[in-house]
Amino acid sequence: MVTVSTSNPEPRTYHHGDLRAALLAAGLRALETTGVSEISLRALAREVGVSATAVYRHFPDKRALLGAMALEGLARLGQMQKQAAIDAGDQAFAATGRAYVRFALANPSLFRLAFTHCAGRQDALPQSDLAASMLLKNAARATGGDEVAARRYALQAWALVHGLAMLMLDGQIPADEALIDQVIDGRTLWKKGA
Amino acid sequence: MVTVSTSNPEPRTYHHGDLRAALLAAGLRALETTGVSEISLRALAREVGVSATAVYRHFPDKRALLGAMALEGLARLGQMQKQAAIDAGDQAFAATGRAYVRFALANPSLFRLAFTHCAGRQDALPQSDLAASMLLKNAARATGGDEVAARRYALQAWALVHGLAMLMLDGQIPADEALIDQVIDGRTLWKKGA
DNA sequence: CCGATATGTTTACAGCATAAACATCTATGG
DNA sequence: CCATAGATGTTTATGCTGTAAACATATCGG
Repeated sequence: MVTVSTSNPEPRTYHHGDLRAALLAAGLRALETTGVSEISLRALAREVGVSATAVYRHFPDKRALLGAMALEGLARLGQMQKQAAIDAGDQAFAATGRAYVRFALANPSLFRLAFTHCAGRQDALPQSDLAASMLLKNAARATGGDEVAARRYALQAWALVHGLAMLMLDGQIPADEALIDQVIDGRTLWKKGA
Repeated sequence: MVTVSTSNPEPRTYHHGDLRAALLAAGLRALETTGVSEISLRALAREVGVSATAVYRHFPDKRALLGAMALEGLARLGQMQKQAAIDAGDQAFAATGRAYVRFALANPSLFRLAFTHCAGRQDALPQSDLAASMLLKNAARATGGDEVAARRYALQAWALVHGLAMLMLDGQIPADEALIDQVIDGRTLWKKGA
């Protein structure tokens, strides 16, 4: 019941088995039902069945644990986009955008955490799995190889889907599939000067 | 030195003068140098020179105070956009977008708070001052009156600047004026299918 | 002028992050 | 095979937090 089931190779040595992974899993599970601000180290420790301060043997402080969770969130987002691109084939660019927003709507707290706690970090996450690279790669394909144009194109696309996701998460606009299409498929933006 | 100097008409009746306004001002001032998560009711009360629980005579709980601060943030953002539109003249649409991002960069915590704590509320903020309406109005002008097109255009523009602002605030991309222009002025997006 | 009401205070409590000292398990080298 | 060092977990303690309850006082309406 308290099984960990994470990717770490060591099965169950030491005292707990793999407390670090268990805490991470508990944290990610908690994020499915609450906001990041109600995440409590003590509660996670309680859930995993360990004393409150055991956490500090694996993470220097709360920020560190949240950071690890954020990294996992980023990885999952990248995975979603990659899969969406594969499934979509020729419409890959739009598909990754849609996947981006869908992931945000499906994992609101994790999505927010991922971007709040992953500023300027490059630790242990393959560059190619990042949302930005994902978009850039597809943008390059769409723009036919022009480096500068591709970069701008990717940036605009990223800002667009990120903004859409955020506005929906914050309840500023309805989190509605039709609206996503309207924004991602619409061709009107910047057709002429404004 | 502890003067309040807010818009409320009553100058200094009652015990404190206008504790509510003072707390709000202290909160907004605190947001200039720290994140919303380090805002503490007790600290604000201390700064204003009042007991910790006095806050509860004016706000039912912490959320309520943060909500009031958020509303003020939204109002200031709207004001910035309005001014930018006036100053820019014909380039009004792009100018409001730029003002949006600049406001976010200048007031990161307030900007974030405004959007996090203002879900589905319409209390006491003139609709016309909201960012969304601002954009919609200018979009309508730019698209020549087509209601549906204008709405989509506005939504895309909003998502774009909001996403750009967020990505910069979160350190995902450099908060750099040239990048803002690149995203707002660039005409490449959706010129052809993708 | 008096009583009601708005405002502010004192006291209290539970929960939080985290530090320090202590205990125990495991792995490794003699 | 065993001692010992390091990794892991626990106990205890501190000072912060939000907020509830009871109390005090200042202001205003009658």
